[in-house]
Amino acid sequence: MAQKEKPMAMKERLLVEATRLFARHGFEGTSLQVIADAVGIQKASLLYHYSSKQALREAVLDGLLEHWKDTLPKALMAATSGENRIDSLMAEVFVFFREDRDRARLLMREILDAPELMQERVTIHLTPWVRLLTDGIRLGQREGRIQALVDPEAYIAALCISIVGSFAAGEVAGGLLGVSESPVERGVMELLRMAKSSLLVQGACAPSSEQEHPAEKQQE
Amino acid sequence: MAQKEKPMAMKERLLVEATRLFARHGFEGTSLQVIADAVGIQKASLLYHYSSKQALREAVLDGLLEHWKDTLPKALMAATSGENRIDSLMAEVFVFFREDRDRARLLMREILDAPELMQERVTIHLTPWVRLLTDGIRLGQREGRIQALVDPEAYIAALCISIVGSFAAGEVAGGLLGVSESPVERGVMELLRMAKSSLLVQGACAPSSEQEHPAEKQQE
DNA sequence: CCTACCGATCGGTAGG
DNA sequence: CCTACCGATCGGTAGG
Repeated sequence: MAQKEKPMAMKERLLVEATRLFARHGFEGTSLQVIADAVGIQKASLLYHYSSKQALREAVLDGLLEHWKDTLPKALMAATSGENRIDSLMAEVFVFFREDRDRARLLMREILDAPELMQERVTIHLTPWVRLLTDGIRLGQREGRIQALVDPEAYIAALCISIVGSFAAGEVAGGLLGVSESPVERGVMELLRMAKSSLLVQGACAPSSEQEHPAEKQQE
Repeated sequence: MAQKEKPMAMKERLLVEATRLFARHGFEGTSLQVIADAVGIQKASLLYHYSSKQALREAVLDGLLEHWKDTLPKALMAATSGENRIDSLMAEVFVFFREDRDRARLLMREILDAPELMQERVTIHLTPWVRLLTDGIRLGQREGRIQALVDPEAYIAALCISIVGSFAAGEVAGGLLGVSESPVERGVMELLRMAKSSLLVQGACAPSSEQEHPAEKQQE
């Protein structure tokens, strides 16, 4: 059966424009009128496609998160070792947000607007995959390839937040980078370097599995 | 001359409540009515103290950024070496945002709402101090104490954004940390570990100043 | 710091 | 997908 083309196109166009506008000006800062104007229909017509502003918001957010349902499993299962899996994760997250920085902006806004709700979503959908990564890190730690002081769950969490934050807000700090052509990407590249450098044991000069006495733990 | 106490108190109370509400619900998501209600006065009375909603917004943001005008110079000048200065910076930023996470939320929202304006502010006020830090990093690199691959400006920028992002959004990823008591702080602590570990040359086994051929540069 | 009030815009509905 | 319309709330003003 041939799908009706124009109606589908209109609903999709509304979703795209809403995503862009919510990301740039926030949910409360974007009226249904300006979304309707952006696609060239009346506000009341928008409400035929999405029955309320809240419904549109959820469709926008779903459209963002849905991407990971396939991508994340594929990327993580393709890689074998813990280090490779983290590389895969970083690569996927990097590509996804670089493709359209509005994704990072929107995600950050949603987290700020409804933290507990977003936490629930993240916990439910991501926990098993994060487990895969942290298991790999712990294995790497036992085998001496990964730094002993790494806190696996916190490492993954901090890394993801930092990447999203850098894409969402990087241009601001980019003012400090001088006249760099792409300050955001340069910031994220440095972030990825930091992530790798602070994960792997690099100065493995001696084959000893031991490294650095854990002297300066401050909270016992 | 004794300052009038009650009027000052009211203007201050409005500023505090506005900061909290703007941080939690955003500028567009917070009406003057709810701010007035929060301090127990009429909306029209609020507009006596701050002549417009925009004026209140600027007062809130100024209150946030003003803090650094004294703190940053003091913290950075007290420390001598580049590494110490970065430690000082991280410590100050950490304490400031941990003291009240709404500060991080507000800052992130302002960056999202008006990136170019915030970039201008940051560039003007922070550039000289960032210069101090990057000079220290470059010196450390020449002397072999700091990793050669570190991009000084990008490192500072990425670090600051990551800390703000972690305090603003950390609880969400904190759902992945299990039943940790303070997920945000744990995430930030890991971030600081990452920052240090990816800055300093740790496995300095040989006194040679050389380290790792810079092989995998991907964008020439 | 209050009462009273303003035009504009908000999200949403009725009916076709 | 449109016209016409709704009550509620928005930021802001007048005047005291």
